[in-house]
Amino acid sequence: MPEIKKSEKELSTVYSPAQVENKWYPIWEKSGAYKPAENGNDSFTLMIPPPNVTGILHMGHVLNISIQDVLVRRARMLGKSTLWLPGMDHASIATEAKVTKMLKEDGINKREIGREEFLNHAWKWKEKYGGIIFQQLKKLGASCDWDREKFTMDADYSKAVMKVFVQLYNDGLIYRGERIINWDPQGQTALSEEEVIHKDTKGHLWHFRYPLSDGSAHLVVATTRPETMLGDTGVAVNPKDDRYTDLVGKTVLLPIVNREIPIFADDYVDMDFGTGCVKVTPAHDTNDFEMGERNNLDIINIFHPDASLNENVPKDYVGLDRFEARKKVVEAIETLGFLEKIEDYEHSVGHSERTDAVVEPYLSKQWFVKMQPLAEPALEVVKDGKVKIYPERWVKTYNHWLENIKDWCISRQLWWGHRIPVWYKGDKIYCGLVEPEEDGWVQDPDVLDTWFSSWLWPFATLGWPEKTEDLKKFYPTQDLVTGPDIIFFWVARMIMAGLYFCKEIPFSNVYFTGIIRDKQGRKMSKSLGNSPDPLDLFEKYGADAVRVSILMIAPQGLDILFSEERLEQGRNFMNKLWNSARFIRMNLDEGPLEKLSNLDDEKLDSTDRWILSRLNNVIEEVDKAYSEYKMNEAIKKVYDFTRADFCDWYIEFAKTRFYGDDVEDRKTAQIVSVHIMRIILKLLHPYCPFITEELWESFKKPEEKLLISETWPLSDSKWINNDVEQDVQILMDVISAVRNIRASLNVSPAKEADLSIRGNENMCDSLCKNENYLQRLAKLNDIQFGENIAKPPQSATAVVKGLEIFVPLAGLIDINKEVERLEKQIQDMEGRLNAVTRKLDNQNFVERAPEDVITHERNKMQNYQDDLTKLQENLNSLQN
RNA sequence: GGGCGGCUAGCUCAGUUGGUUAGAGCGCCACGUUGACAUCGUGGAGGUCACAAGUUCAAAUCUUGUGUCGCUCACCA
Repeated sequence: MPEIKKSEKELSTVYSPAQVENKWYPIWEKSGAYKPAENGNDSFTLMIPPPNVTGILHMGHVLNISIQDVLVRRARMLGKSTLWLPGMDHASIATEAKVTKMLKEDGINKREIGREEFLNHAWKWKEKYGGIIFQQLKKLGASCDWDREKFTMDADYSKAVMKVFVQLYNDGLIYRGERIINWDPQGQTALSEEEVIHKDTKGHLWHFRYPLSDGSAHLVVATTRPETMLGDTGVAVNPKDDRYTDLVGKTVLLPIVNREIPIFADDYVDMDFGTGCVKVTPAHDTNDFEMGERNNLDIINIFHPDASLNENVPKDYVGLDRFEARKKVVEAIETLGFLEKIEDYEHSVGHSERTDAVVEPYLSKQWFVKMQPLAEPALEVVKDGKVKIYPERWVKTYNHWLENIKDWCISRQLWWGHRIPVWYKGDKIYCGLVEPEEDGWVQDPDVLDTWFSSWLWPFATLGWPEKTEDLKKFYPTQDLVTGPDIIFFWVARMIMAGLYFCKEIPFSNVYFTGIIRDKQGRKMSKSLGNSPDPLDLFEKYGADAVRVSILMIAPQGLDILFSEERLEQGRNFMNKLWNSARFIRMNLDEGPLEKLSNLDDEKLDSTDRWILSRLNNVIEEVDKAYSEYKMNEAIKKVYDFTRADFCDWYIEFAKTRFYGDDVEDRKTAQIVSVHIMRIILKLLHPYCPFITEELWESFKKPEEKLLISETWPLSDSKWINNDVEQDVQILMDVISAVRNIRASLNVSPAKEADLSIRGNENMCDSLCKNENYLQRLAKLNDIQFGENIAKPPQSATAVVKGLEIFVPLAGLIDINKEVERLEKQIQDMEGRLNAVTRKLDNQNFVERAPEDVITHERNKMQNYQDDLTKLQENLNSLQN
């Protein structure tokens, strides 16, 4: 136990986190605590969801990382060989956009300087600005093993990516195909389905007349994107549509372009929508492309990669941006007299996840991963519970995606990333880890989707495909903590990759956090400016307080409405913790303190037994909460225990002993206080590592070192004692009742009063033993106990669990007020009694409810009845 | 259109397998500087658990339906 020197006894009255929080991080790091223990029993591995190299810390990270740090720190304390591996991904599109923009500002054009030169700039940028977020994570206290930090473009990691591509290619799971893909005209690259965000958008439905080539009539088509008509190569109708059977096989003369295009029949067309005629643009719509293939239509691409019009449209339109072209087409159609009508129309429009540009369906040659064979095993492992998902409802989403999976477009027309390991020579294709030796081979210019590297994260970070020690020891990992927004992008794909390349699940538990929103429920975003800078918050409240607050308000997997005031709860709690520790320390005698386990059991009084019983219950509850990934519940339990049980009651009880003359008893109170404090610090350490480590200094034994490396407390059932808990509960209830009387009768808390307690012998005995606590906490003078105590004249009364308590307040008591008080209590009691009586009067209840429930209700009724009688007697005596 | 989720105190949310007249934090009211803490303490007020029907001896909790807000998936031009 700690050895106290008088000079060291004082801690400041208000906790100021700044100093403490800067102090401990390097000490922990130097101590080697972040490294997995060589001889830990089990291993516990957690891979950080790699933030973007361009990323800076936001509130979402704070939640995410805090949860991970809690799990990691606890695992470490449980004695596991714990690895939390940090790293980041290269974020192809975002980084390339950023670097391109930076170069542009310096008057440098990316195309002009060429690939190699551009990459030089990009790497320089990465070295300079990349990974700022890691410095920020350290401020938050994240206890990652920084020596193992990974970047998806590290040499060894890149090797893994290449190896995976080649293997999948050789296994026939990667192919090149010409398809309609999602094109981001701003980033000028293809995207996967998942990178397209559909937004409901108010637009129009334009109805155009297309005249038949023979001039006999016209038909009407509708479109939300008029500019695409320049690429129309057909008009489709449903084969069963009687209205148009005559027209099938004829042609229309496409306005503006004056191209003759066929009218054909295809089942895809919905007869009931619009006019039942569909203009078909095979190069710019997925469905149109499919119809085009079925019906042998021409395919005319009308866009440049930047979505301006190319040479395949009439001269006046070449070079126009698609939205300008839209206007111009509508005008022209109107001028030609072919505009039937314009309707307001709300439909969903795809936007690029990264650049927010409206995505263009675009025909091009890209590389794809065949997903079906990978999806099936991934479905299995979740179905049979090998991989558990918390909260469970996400399983449905996961399954739905995998059951309807589409092939994954993985090529990106960018430079920053892993270049596709494929070379072409004429018609020949070569895919391999090394460049072909003969001359004339040209490498594919494209790079791979960033997710094509991060889906390997759980094992490529450990050195795969080499059979490293780390890989053996730490794969498969245990937990994954991330947001549900990347369930498809990342989580599902990691499961596929883990199973395919390592033949093992990558992790056993997936914990999805909620999304942090602002007070009004809006997502936090830079453009709204509603996202506070976490570093400011750390400075203002302390990182510990931010962690604690956010974890307390974060229900499992539900969104969190964040506002700064909510951090006060955490800050106040940290201050409370600080002061309770300070107080205990202040009251320790000089010299070493005995261990609780060495203490003679006899010396413990009922409040000691009570707090020890509560403590061990709490440890158990906390462990249970962890096992269900209810981190908010775990902290809540410790919070309540610390504040209510320990500070409000135990310490208050202990004061009588700290200041009393009984040296032995004082020692006992000190020993128990310190014991409880030490365990509180341990239980809290994962949530608020800095302050607990700082306070640990004061409470650790000489042979102990850092709290971060301490052991997790075990609940010991020998301390759990329901009788003691009940006894002390009555004591507390009596104290509360007296306080209530004083408060409602406006009796100054400073004024001492007497107390008489009438009740059965057992209860009186137990209270009598705790007389000193009653006296002190309820501010009482003389106390009388007994079965036959008479009610003193002019006393206020209350009934507590069958006990009658009388506070004689001659001269102080306002009869009217006391009558009011009692009447209220009587009313309350009558309400209870009524409810119970109704239940017991119900024949069906008595016949059908389980025995113990009925007994329970009968006891309740009896107690209520007794209490009510007493209250009424007291009221009567007052009124006479 | 499909799927999922929220709806409980003025606000933000807890509430295990149905079984005390439903809890916390913040806010509010009253009192208080009682030898840790005013980032505090004590006491108090405040709820038809969105609505409706059903199952049950018993429903905030289970079922169905409705409303509402949000998320997500979806090729109807």
